[in-house]
Amino acid sequence: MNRIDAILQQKSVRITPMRQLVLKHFLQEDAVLGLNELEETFQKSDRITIYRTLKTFEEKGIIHSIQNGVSEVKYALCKEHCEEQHHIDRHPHFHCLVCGSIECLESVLLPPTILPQGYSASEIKMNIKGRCKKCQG
Amino acid sequence: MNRIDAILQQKSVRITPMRQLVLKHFLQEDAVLGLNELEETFQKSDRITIYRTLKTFEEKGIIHSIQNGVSEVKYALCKEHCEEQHHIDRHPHFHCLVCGSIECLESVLLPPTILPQGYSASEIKMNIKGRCKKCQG
DNA sequence: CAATTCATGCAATGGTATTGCATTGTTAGC
DNA sequence: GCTAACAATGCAATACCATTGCATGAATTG
Ligand SMILES: [Mn+2]
Ligand SMILES: [Mn+2]
Ligand SMILES: [Zn+2]
Ligand SMILES: [Zn+2]
Repeated sequence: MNRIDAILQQKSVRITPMRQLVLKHFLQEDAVLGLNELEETFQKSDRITIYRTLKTFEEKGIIHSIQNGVSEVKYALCKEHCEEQHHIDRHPHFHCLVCGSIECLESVLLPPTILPQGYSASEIKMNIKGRCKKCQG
Repeated sequence: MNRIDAILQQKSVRITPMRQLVLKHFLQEDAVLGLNELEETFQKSDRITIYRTLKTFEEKGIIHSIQNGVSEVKYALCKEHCEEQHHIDRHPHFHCLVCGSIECLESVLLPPTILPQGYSASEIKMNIKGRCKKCQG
């Protein structure tokens, strides 16, 4: 069994052509992708099916969502060991205001945050806007 | 001059009935509010005018936006000294998954984040989901 | 007061997110 | 293998939310 199918199976996601296609693309590109880009890439495929594939992948812990607050929701592969309904993505997301690129800062660990008494967190997301490495100077 | 007008003037926002109304409401409620809620509150007012009031307030450093990724964009008063085009809100936002409330955790300071070499940040936002104080137990 | 700039109201549009439903494909019990 | 149950897909429709255009009215400035 190839890597694509292995991941799908391990995450309890039924193996279908569409899902193989999308997961393969994420693995190959290792990029942050949104519905529109994927629709462009897979022109023959139905937009809604891609949409539901993304939702399923997110739900099952294969990808995680990134909201930049400007355009549509983006997604990237979970590198850590995420499970169904339980993501443990402890890295911030960077949105370059110059070139528009969005990336996972995998190397940066989210610093521990002390919540006020009585609060408990199940998800913490950090979004950073600024200039990326390529757009500096 | 009253407090409302003083703030508007200090932030270089022309004083109008709509703006007085919205700012007064934010000050009174001290809450996180979205366009829909404000439209409900000011039923006689035009939705678009409220919309543009929020955009203006944000631009001028009177309120800051909060994206929970679920519903519409919410807004809250800037407590720190924000200026036009330059917000310095260094606190996370909490979204309770039980009661749905959204609040500014003013007491929590955003921990310093070390970016990878070559990156520079102009805005950092942290969004936390979980159970709020009221919904614990 | 005249010229200009700004705010408002209403209509229209753009874009993204989400659902309904009929059809097709897949799985699992018999 | 056959059939019932279940899941995925494709297409259409809808629901929201965000944003813009334009005509009108109000305020400001010199
Ligand atoms: Mn990421
Ligand atoms: Mn806040
Ligand atoms: Zn860049
Ligand atoms: Zn709560």
